[in-house]
Formats: sequence, structure tokens, C-alpha cells
Amino acid sequence: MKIKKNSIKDIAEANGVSVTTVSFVLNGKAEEKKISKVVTDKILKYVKKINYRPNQIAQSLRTGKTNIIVFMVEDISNHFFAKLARIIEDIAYDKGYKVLFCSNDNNDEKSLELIDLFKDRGVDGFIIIPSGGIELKIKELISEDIPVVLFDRYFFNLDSNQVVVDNKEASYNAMQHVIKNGYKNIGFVSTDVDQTQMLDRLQGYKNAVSEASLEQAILRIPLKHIPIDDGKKQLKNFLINNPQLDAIYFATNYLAINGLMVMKEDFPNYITEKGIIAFDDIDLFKLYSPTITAVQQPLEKIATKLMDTMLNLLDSDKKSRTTVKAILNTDLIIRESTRLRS
Amino acid sequence: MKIKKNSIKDIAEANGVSVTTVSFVLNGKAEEKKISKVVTDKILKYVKKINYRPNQIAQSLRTGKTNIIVFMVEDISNHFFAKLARIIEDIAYDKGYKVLFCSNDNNDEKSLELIDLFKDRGVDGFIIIPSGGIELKIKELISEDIPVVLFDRYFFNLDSNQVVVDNKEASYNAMQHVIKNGYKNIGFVSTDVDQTQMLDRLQGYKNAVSEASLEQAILRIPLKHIPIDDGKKQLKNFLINNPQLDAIYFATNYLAINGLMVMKEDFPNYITEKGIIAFDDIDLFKLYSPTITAVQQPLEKIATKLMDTMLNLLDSDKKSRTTVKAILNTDLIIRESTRLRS
DNA sequence: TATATTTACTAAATCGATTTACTAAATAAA
DNA sequence: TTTATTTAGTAAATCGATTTAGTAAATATA
Repeated sequence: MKIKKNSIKDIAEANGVSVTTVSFVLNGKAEEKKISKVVTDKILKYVKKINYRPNQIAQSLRTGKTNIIVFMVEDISNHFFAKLARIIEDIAYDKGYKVLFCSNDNNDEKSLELIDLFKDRGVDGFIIIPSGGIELKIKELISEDIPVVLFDRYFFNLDSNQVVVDNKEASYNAMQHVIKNGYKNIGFVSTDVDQTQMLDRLQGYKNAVSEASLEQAILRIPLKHIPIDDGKKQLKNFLINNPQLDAIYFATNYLAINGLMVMKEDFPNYITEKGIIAFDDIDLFKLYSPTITAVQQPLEKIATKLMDTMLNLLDSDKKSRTTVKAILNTDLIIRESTRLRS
Repeated sequence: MKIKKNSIKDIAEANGVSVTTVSFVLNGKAEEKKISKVVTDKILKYVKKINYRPNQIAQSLRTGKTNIIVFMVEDISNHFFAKLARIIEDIAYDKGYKVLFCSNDNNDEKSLELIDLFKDRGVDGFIIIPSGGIELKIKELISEDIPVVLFDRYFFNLDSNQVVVDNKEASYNAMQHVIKNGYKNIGFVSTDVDQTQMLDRLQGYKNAVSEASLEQAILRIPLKHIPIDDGKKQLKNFLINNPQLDAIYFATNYLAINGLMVMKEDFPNYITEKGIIAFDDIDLFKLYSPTITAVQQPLEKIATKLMDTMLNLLDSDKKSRTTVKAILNTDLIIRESTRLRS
């Protein structure tokens, strides 16, 4: 069994016509280009018979389109991103696009390298969770008319397409709920990341807490310490040094997992005695005892909006584009971990 | 600011040389091809100045290499696959390869379509969790000398490169542990999938249970019912109809999550009174109360072996290839959910 | 001095498609 | 009957690289 090439040239030769003719037929331009029905049918039949499939690379080189979209997140193995990825993937394939997923670890160098890599590959568009220092590269993409949609966070001074949730509002509402349920000393555990999503979550916390004339207690764990022992140690110290706390608000799901581990190991009573609330809902929170109150991001809505925006960019002509700034609402899923305090 | 093309041709023109010369220099063949040091340096300097990056599509078309590997799993949002994806991604980028992730939902049609799609794109290799009915397509890939590595499961009658864990042994050991700890009526909850990984897990269960002269109780939930209410209902009936059970073994992590939900809702005492064990370890099992015993697949090892095998295939010449069949060992992580019974 | 070899490069083919700009023959209009 | 238009196609350029098969000039060898 030898490997057939099955190029458009082979089809042309086998049918005694030119490659031009074959190309016109294959691209549905037979009528427009006045190719006779007889020839058209002959070619189509032959093409079906040999199961011809055009070489996408050649097609991309010629047309400048690859039908590939890049979906760049912090870490594709994180539940939130993995779920989003799956929905994005389904929508994209449905519309004839493939998706290249990649993780940037919220690291500028890696982000820049990846973006350049994919530019060289001629991808059609980027959906990106930007790390903090790549504003210029995003600007560059935009100025080159390459479709970009940011999500989860954005840059204050950059007019870009973006899809985010209302983090400040979400945080504020979550804290309102906690306060209403009688908690008086709420700690906020976050990362050292200074990007919009984190700043907004912090601001929402601050606003609610100061509005209720309560004290603030804030811990920021460096991102790179989180999945390791350092992260646990810092939280442990925070809990020890702030015995007044009667509730903890974790600003991400992995911070919450980190927190639950610390509690399980070193503060066995904490989980039942204190209020616990997290940003980003995961299965664990629904199954834990007590079940854990969480801010749920609307995965379907985010993914749909992202792809909507992207697909619009992809088929609008470059001039007529207007930037999209979507702010989606979250849901607070109230569970046992913040049940009413006496 | 206009968009520069920066093709090899532009470089040639700007430096008064031919594209051939530029290409030789860029590909490190300057010496071999007797290009003078003066010209070489001039070109290299210019290339650096304009930050030239070759068009990968043109390169792919000419060389037949895309430096893209496909990683196809059941569902990229599943924890096990997402974690693997992340490790694979890191290794691949390190070696100059990009990874296209995709989900086949363990569905033959989707698998076939995706494989053809990527073949048209000229990807360099496939790492695949095959759905049950795509043996012929895999055969086709192999006969076309396209590198393929199967994992998690394989086909009995196909001599393919494959990386799997020893499911039978893992299951057998897990059951031995449970039995040793005094459980006498162990139920096995699995899916309706008839592929090697599931059959082996079942066989390991059967072997251990019959060796100990215990009764079997097996539930197979259709895959498509699992994340929805149907799946819960079936498990619920199974538990009701088998009141003799004192332990449950879930054959996948999502079956275990499904199970924990059912228990939480309808059998509140189950989780503390019965033995629980699952295949595939996840954070949840470490944090749950009680913590849950699980078979842990060696993610790093699997990913490393997969990429090792793939990279070897990619740079060996086609004749000298021998098929790799790796069988990796799992670890049984013993936790509270199977603690010694009186 | 005549020939062989080496140096330093280049023209053109190629990968597999798309697309523009043609042409010869058939038909329609004047 | 002559000219204009339509029909049914094709040759060749192009996308941006790589690579084979050269060549002219300089140098080495006989």
C-alpha cells in the first residue's frame, strides 16, 4: 500500500483538465466561472471517489487563514480554565475552527514567547488571559488587526475586546451575605497578583467591610508559593496571628483548596466554627462537609461570549470593528459554610 | 505604522544577495555552503535588527513538518486529562513542539473526524485515548508512518505504541487492601464502556473478590448518563437493592463524584459506615471527611513516557521504529475511607 | 601556462493550494 | 456578414520558505 499524494494536480491530470478548473469546482465557483456541468460533475465524482481532502497548510499559505484560534490561560489544568476550554473547544469545532490551548503561568516571558510563536504559525485569533506585563504585545496584535479577546482581566489603559465578570460586585455581594449572617471579622486571602480581577475582588471586600464598620485582615500569598508548603505556612501564620477572625474569604479556588488543606491538618475545628467562602465554584465545595459557599462564574456565558466576540471579529472586515467590553454577572451559591451565626 | 512582511525575500533584497544565501545562513548552513563570513554576519545582523521570524506555514509546506502534536482525550475538562495535558504541554514546548488538545467524548465519529482534520493539517504525531471503534483509523495512521501513541487503553489485535497503567493489578491490589481490612461485600461501580482499561479494572475486582470467596455486585452506568440525574438514580437503586454492601469501589473519579453526591443527598450515613475506594486520585479525596482511598495514576510518569515515545518516533527514521508497549504501575493511596473494620 | 579545484554565491524548482489575466471557440447582435 | 459577447476553460503568478543543480571567479596543482 503506497501513500497517495492526492493533490489538486493529480486530480487535474487524472481528469484531463487544469488545476485551475479543479480549484474552481472544489471551491463552488464552477457556475460563476462557467465550468460546464459535465466537467464539474466528473471532477466532483472523482474527488469523492479518491476521498480527496485539500492540504490545509498549502491553503493557509495562500489564503492567510489557518482556522486556528489560540486559547491562552494561566494553567489549563485548573478546573475553571479546563471547563472553559471544553466549552470553547465545542463551539469552535462547530464553526470550523480548531483551538490551540496553552498555559502561560501568568508569566510575561512565557506569554510573549507563546504569542510570537503562534503569530509565526499564522493563527487567526487569540483569546487570552493576559499576564500583567504584556500590554504592549496585546497592543501590537491589535494594531496588526489580529483579533484578540482578553478575559478574566484586562488593562486599564488599553481599549481591547474583553470579557470579564463583575469581580467587585461579586465580592461585595459575597461579603454582604457573610456580614448579614453575623460574621464580624472576615479575613481575605488572596495572591500577590496586581491585576484587575484580584484588585476588584479586594475592593469589593474592602467596600463591604468598611461599610459595615468592620476590621480588615488581608493576606496575600505570592502566586509561586501557592501549591507548595510555603503557601500553607503563610496561611497558617495568618490564622494564628489573627485569632479574632470568624470567617475567611478565599479569592480563588486554589487558594481555597490550599486553605482547606491547612485547616484539615492544623485547625480541625476551623472548618465547622468559622465562615468559609470562596471565589470560583468547584465540585469539592458542593460535596464538602460543610458544603462551601462560593461565587460561581458563569462558565457557559463566558465561553459563549468569548467565542461570539471572536467569531464576529473573524468575519467582520477590519474597518468596521468596534471593541466589545462585556461584564458578566456571577452567582453567589450559598451553602452551609456561611450558615447563620447566632 | 504599516505592517511589514519581512519575508526571506525582503532580507535578500535589502542585503543585495539571493534568497538562497539568506536561507543557508538562517539554517546554519553558511559554512557548509561556503558563504563568506562577511555576508553571513551582515545577514545575521540584519535579521536580528528587523526581528525576522520565519513563516511557519511556508516552512511546513516545504518541509512537511509542522511541529504540532495532537493530544486527544475523552474530555479535556476532566481532572485526570487536564493534568496530563499540562505536563505534556510543558514537555512539548520545551522540545519545540506545540500541542493541539481535543476531546473525543469517547465517540467514534468525533474521533474519526478529528483525526482526519488533523491529518489535513499535517500534524506530526498523535497521542490518543482511542474510543472503542477506531481501530482501523489507527491502523491507517500507522501504515502511513504517522507517529501514534495510544494511552489509557488499547486494542487487543493492534500492534501499536501504547502507554497504559496496569489496571488489573491496580484493581486487584485495591480490593486486596479492602478485603484485608475486613470488608466482605464490595460493590463495583463502573461504566458501560467495554474497553481494556475498564475490563481490566473489572477483572482485577473479580479476581480478588472470588479469590476471597466473596460475592460480586456490579453496576454499569451508561457513560452518557453519568453527569446527569439518570446516573444518580441508577446508583441510588443499586445501593437500595444491595443493602448487604459494606464497601463500594468506583472505577473512575467522576463515578466517585457522582457517588459522593448520591450519598450526600440520600444516604448520609453511608460515607462513614461503608468502605469507599476510587480509581484516579483527585484533590477532593484528600480533603474529604473521611479522606478517600484511591488508586493514583502516575501522571508525571505517564506524561513523560508518552512524550518520550512520541519524540523518539518523531526523530527516528521510519524503518528503525519498534513499537513501545509501556505498562506503568499505580499507587494505592490508603486513606480513612477504608480504615480497618472491626 | 593549462587544467583542476575551491570559493562564494545564485537561478529555478518545489511544496499544494488560489486567483488574476488571459484565450479560443461558440453564440448573439448589428 | 461582421462585430460583440458569452462560454469554457487555461497559463502563470503567488504565498514564503527549502534545496538541487548549477556558475563565474579565484586559487591551487601539474
